[in-house]
Amino acid sequence: MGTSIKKISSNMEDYLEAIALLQKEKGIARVSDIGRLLQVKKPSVTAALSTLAKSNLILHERYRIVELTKEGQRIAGDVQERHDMVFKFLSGILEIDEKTAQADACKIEHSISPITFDRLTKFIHFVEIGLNGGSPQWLKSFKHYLKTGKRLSCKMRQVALDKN
Amino acid sequence: MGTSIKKISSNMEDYLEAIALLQKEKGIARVSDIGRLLQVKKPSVTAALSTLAKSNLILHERYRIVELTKEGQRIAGDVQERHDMVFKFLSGILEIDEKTAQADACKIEHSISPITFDRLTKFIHFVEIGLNGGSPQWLKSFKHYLKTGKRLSCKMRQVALDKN
DNA sequence: TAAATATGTTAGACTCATCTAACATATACT
DNA sequence: AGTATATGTTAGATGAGTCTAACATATTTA
Repeated sequence: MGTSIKKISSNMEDYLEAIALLQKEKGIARVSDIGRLLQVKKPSVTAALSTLAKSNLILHERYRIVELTKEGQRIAGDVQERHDMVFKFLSGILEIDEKTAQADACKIEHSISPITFDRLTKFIHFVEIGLNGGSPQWLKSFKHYLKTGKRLSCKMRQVALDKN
Repeated sequence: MGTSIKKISSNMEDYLEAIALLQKEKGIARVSDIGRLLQVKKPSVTAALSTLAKSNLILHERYRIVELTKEGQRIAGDVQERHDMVFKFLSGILEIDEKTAQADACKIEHSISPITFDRLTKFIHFVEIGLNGGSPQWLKSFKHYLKTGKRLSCKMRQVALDKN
């Protein structure tokens, strides 16, 4: 089998993610753009690419643009999915501001197991469906709790939630 | 001020956490025990301790046991709190098995911002209080959804949830 | 097309965290 | 007390990831 199953570091995941993003946004991924995106200098990118190429996750000829292999795409996609799910949870449920949520998601995306990803996905799905297609009552109640520090009693609910 | 505000690495956070745990569990923290706990060899521990001592997070004399400074205690406590909160969320809400939840929490504990910690805390508090002291209906409903893949209609609820 | 500019690479150094092998100190036991 | 065993440290190497300075190639443009 061509696919050696060795674990890849968080940093390398970041590079793959950046490459995928650039390909999607600009069509191609170049060393400088990767560096700009990840806030590292070009030689660091070159070094990383060399590592990724050895692991058959990218294709890269000297002085040329970078391409993801099938396996590279797969990993980049997985990381993206984890990122998006965590971000959705942080911003959509915990009501964390976008910047912070993105920053945290960028780190947490490297730390969650397949099981946790699966459950988080289901949780978000559960919330999104809600009771009748809208966001469920309890979530509204939680968001009110975040704003006021107070739970709503049953009767208060209808009233208070209209402002939201 | 004696307190220099430099950021500490995930690894150093782990060492502080381990030291705090050992102090709590066994009264004292020794190099070997720290190594055993973190799965690293003794010289790695010695090296780490030297770093932590330079940052005034621990007190350590050659060949003696390790003590946390005030600041060291504070950081260790923060990491612990983050760990516990994440673990609670993963195991108590997402129903992830203990081993996986612990493993994930051990990584995520280094990645969440104060804001996220705050919101997660409030979320768990919100859930724990529930509607009437018990766990809220929606959580039971979510857990049922995890088991069966199906949402409960309003009428199904009482029936199905008794088995749980 | 030839020079100017943008982009990419190499070489070499640094930090962090780890290891093994060899050595030093402390503790426990007879 | 003096030796055997636990425990801790030093020295030196390694690997990952980063940097700067200098160089090489490609691309743009006059």
